[in-house]
Amino acid sequence: MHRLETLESILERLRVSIRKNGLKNSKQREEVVSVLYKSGTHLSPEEITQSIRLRDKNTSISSVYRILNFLEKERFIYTLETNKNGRRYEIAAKEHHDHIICLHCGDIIEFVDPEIEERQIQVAKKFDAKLVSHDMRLFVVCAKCLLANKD
Amino acid sequence: MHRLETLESILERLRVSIRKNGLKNSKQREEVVSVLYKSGTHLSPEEITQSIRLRDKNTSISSVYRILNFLEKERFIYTLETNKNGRRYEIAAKEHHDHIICLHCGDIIEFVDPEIEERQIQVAKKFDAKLVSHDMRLFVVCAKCLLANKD
DNA sequence: GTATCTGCAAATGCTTTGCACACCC
DNA sequence: GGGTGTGCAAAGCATTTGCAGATAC
Repeated sequence: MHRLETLESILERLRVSIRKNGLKNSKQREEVVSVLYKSGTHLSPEEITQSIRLRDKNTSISSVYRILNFLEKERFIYTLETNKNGRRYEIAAKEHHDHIICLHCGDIIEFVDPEIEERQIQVAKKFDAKLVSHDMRLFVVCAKCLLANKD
Repeated sequence: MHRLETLESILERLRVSIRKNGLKNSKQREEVVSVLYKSGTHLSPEEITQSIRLRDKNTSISSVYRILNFLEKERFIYTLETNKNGRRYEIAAKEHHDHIICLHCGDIIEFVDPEIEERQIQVAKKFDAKLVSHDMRLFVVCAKCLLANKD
């Protein structure tokens, strides 16, 4: 999936954002961003923690949760609420997209439909509301599962 | 909000559905449906339990959870995952709609956009997937909150 | 009568928080 | 050096589950 920005550029913005909030940097914060950037997919807090632990044994899931909350607030990452089993996170430096989730195998496909994007803006306008963000998930049985379950 | 069906008709379908699954009816199951139907809005398991308790002191939230899972599986109700604080449920016997959620006051507005509905079908088709359902939430600052916070 | 449903309490699973030590500026 | 971050363990909260008694068919 196409990235809008290099990892180094994101980390630079992260450092600025941390300073601006009167906070201090840490290896773990950069690691979380780095893991999400490199994976390019939707990871759970557990998976992120495991991934960081490959290099740094002493990484706690509680810090990962704290960092994820900070990164989301600062819009470095997006939250995806899957159907069950909690949230997943992905790097924000991807082009905007929505998700198709297979109810059968759990696979996640990304897509964008410009027409839908435009209509969403119109809908918000109709209610005199300011559109901040949206979340659209299509629940499907994917092509692979349809083929595998022809009975 | 316009109902597609009377409460009595839904309860009749519920009884059929229970029989078809080899299960037994219960006062609580009908109560949950009834509360959701009459409220017409999106209630939390806690709120549903409280509402039933007004008439029947001995109603447990665990039964409400069990009943909600059954009702959702049988498509008598829909689940709405709010941003925080768990899920909310609404009766399915309303015309299909999506949700606008105000990030400021939490208000929920319902809407349908036929063009978006159509595009969703096309998107699923493009990926050779069978569209089962969808969930779209527009996160906004609503008109009321925009007015109240002009600063 | 017997299988299912309920209420209660305990368990679960994801997420948050309190605390003491570590680390950044 | 002082404040913020981290790891750990414990707490929180929504949801699920095990069990014994209640209820529907």
